[in-house]
Amino acid sequence: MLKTEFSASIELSEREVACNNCNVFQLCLPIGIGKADLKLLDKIVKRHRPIKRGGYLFHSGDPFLFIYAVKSGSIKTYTSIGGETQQVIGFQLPGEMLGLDAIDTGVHQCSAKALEMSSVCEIPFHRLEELGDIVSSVQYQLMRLMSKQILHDNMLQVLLCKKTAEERLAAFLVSLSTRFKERGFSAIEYNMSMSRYDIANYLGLAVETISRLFSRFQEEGLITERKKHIRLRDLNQLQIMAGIPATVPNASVQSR
Amino acid sequence: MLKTEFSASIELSEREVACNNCNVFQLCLPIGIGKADLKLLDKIVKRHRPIKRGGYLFHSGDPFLFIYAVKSGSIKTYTSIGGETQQVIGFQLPGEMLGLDAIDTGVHQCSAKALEMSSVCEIPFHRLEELGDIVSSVQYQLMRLMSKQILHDNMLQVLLCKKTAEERLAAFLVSLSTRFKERGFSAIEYNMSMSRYDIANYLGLAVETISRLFSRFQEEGLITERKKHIRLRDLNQLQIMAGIPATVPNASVQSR
DNA sequence: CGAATCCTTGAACACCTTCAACAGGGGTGG
DNA sequence: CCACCCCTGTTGAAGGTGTTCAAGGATTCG
Repeated sequence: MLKTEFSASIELSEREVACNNCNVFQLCLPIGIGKADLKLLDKIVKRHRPIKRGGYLFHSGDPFLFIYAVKSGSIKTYTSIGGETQQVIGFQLPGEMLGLDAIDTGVHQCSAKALEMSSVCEIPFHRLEELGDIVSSVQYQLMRLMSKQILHDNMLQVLLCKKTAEERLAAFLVSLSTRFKERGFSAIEYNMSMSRYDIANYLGLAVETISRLFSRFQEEGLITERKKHIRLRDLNQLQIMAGIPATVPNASVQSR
Repeated sequence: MLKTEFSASIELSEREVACNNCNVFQLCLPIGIGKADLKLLDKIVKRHRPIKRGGYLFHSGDPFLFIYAVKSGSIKTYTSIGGETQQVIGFQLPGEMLGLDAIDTGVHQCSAKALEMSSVCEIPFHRLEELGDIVSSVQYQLMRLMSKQILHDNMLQVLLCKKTAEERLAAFLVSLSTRFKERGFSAIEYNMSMSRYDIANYLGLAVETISRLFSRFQEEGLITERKKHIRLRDLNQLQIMAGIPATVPNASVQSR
């Protein structure tokens, strides 16, 4: 059994691929970690077998053992509140992490469910300490990811406090667009694996409202949709509706 | 004109106190750090001089250099969106940290303003690396704090998505109660340093709605209020209104 | 092929917002 | 020290955005 240093065997053993050959490498945990150290990290990262649509990664209440990174597909996380109703906390695309909210309590506070066939890496949180010298840089990277998460949550707070239904949906579509683009996919055309119910729930609206908005966006020529495939015909207009300052020269925003 | 800088009637000792003598020690960064290591941490932590009501800790756009911990008083953080309007992101009480959302970008994304005379510790983020052996445990502690923050944000998301105005205000009052209790203060009686405007903004409601609710809560005997001092006359009822499962037997939080 | 779930559209309603007017209070300047 | 004024807070009435209720159509999956 040879540890592949090539990117050749992508197709056959997708779930065996090492971090440095992973196609979301530059978005995931190992950024900024040296090659030698990466091999150590590789050793403790476990490649989960693909999860079917509807399958669970973990449930609310489960003990917190792993941090998860999405390799392909998409996941939704949600909490159950008061028995029946649930609240969708977020949607995770390839290169995004799950479970960070459980570090403090040691117990998962959300459930994570696959929206489509997905593959996921499992990183045993407490074995990160075994990494010795690199523990510090991995932890630093983790902190950056968590910081990004907090920032995202703050923007969501603005969205839920200040924006109308129309603005929320526009912002949601643009957010997906941006994230897909970062992952090397098209920014104006993608598959939406989440249902109207999930979107409505996530955005704090009723399903009917979301449905009406999709219809209206389509009438207005902003989008075209067939089945789960969506095309943003006027991304610029959607960005404006979402309240995103047009083509921001993001100049000084950078960390080092 | 010299009168304006007249602020130094605070006991000097208060802002010189070391971490292990701080009265929010058990809520702050140094938990779980050994005594010897604590001295190292103490060395790099700078005790900020007290900030007057309305004073700023940092502004949105400032470079990220420090993490801040509130020692006394209270701070609000907010982002400015589209020029005029702002969004209150949160209120920080003693023992709570600020600036964690800037780790990723290296630039503060919020402004932090004192709601009353407050004192604050300044922790130079990049000098945490100097801590050598303990860097790992400090970083772990930081991750726990950030994890807690993320969890809090998720609960806020539920609040903003699912709760009515009444439930939101009840939850807000109960949240303050809980946090004051954790800090050794009364759970049913405290000073609210934030204005109705800030509360409304934070909860995604109009000021008028908040004002009406306060009046109604008072009519119904749930609270009594005089100036900024509030007394929760029926904490239990408020908790129920907030949707908090009464007297939580937190033992076995099972999944389903 | 049938059942369950998801999605759509219409109409009535509710909660909260907006607009408006006024009361109180704390800080500043005369 | 008092008057003034801005800011905060209160209360009422009208109005709007999104919800709820209802019913029917579309899609998926065993």
